[in-house]
Amino acid sequence: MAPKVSEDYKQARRRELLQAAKRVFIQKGFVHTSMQDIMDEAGISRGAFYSYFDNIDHVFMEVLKYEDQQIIQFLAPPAEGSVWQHLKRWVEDQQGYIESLHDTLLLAKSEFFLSSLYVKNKENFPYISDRYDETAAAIEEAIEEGIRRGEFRTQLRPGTMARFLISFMNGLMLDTYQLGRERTRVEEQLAALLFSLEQMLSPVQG
Amino acid sequence: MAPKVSEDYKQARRRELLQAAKRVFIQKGFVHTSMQDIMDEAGISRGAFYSYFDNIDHVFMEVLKYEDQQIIQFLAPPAEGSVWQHLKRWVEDQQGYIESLHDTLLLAKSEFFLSSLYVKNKENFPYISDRYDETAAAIEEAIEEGIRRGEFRTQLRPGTMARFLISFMNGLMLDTYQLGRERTRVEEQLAALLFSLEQMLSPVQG
DNA sequence: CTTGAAACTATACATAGGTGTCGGTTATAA
DNA sequence: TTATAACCGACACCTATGTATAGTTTCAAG
Repeated sequence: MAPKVSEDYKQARRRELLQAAKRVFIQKGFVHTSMQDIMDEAGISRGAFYSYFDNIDHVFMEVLKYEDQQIIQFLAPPAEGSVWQHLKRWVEDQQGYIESLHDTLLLAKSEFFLSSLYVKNKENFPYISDRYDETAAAIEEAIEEGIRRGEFRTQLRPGTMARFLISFMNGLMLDTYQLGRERTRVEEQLAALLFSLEQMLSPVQG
Repeated sequence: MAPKVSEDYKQARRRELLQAAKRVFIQKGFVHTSMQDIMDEAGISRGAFYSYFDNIDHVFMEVLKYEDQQIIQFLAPPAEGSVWQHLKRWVEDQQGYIESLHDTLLLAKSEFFLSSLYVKNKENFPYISDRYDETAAAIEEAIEEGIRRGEFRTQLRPGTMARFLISFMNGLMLDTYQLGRERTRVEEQLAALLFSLEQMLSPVQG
């Protein structure tokens, strides 16, 4: 006879499972999450779950892919307004994001990509390097657009500034995750970042 | 009868064990290192090893303490020379350090302090927050010394700039550990950092 | 409505790896 | 010589993985 369920159903179920997995990863991180934890959260049996995913690395990578689908390119190319205002706004928005890091996959991602298994098998996991390059390229593109419009007068290469910004944000997020926003003084640091960017870009309409 | 060995011997043995542990942690990180791995590296039996250390968290914390003893405060208060030259030199030195991250405890430390067990028991592990505060204070002190000498004309609070520097360096180190120095463009980023610091501090003798 | 196959449950299993302890052995300082 | 600290390695225990099995539910084609 015909298959029991439609392809759509399978897809939907799979998505449910990934959502459950995501909840667990957010709460427990990667290292301390077991397959059983995810099965319990999803309310599914061992056998059924293993028919969807091979192992926990597989589950996690699928969660990341699923997550990426949802993320809109808010860092995307600048709209019609001022590029500087756009960047400034983005930096200011980061503050709210950083204050809710415990509700994100930050911990799980950091653990996963630090694990030596990953670092020693970079080739098999192009995800993170691709992600880094894409993010850098997006920021770089925004800066170049500003230059094209005559809005910025830059002292450094756009790609350098983009990566500088990424390094800073990554460091700030991890430190703040571990130590809390009071100790790292998030707001002040972001203000310092804006100051730096302003010096680097010399925006005409500061 | 009297104890079999001298106190000195015990201390020395303990140090040997910590050195072996350190080698393993450097090579395998924290998550993928087991007690057995360390015992094998040290060439000691389970029982003997457990008479020195209670569990792997204990071993790791002791490694960190041992490591701290060795580290001299090279970021220490500025000598008699120019504070700006001192800071500049320090940043330049970081490049070499960053290129050999795989021979350090960076991975192990990151893994250890990320593990949710740690994050959810901050109180029990004052190490990392103390370390952060101390480092920030050291940089802050250097900057303030520059101000006192009339060498710097700062736009931002010294504590903010210190933490800004730490965030950036932490982010750069982790990204570079994972992606390699070509991809993150370490040299250029450090140049950008120097540019930023120069704008922030306005050193009189650039 | 029947029915057959897919999806699922619950549980058992073999494997693997790690933990911390314990009784016995070795080596040395008194 | 001898008591005792330092050491050894087997052991019992636990947790997790991935597979396998038998039996049950569900759904859609016929």
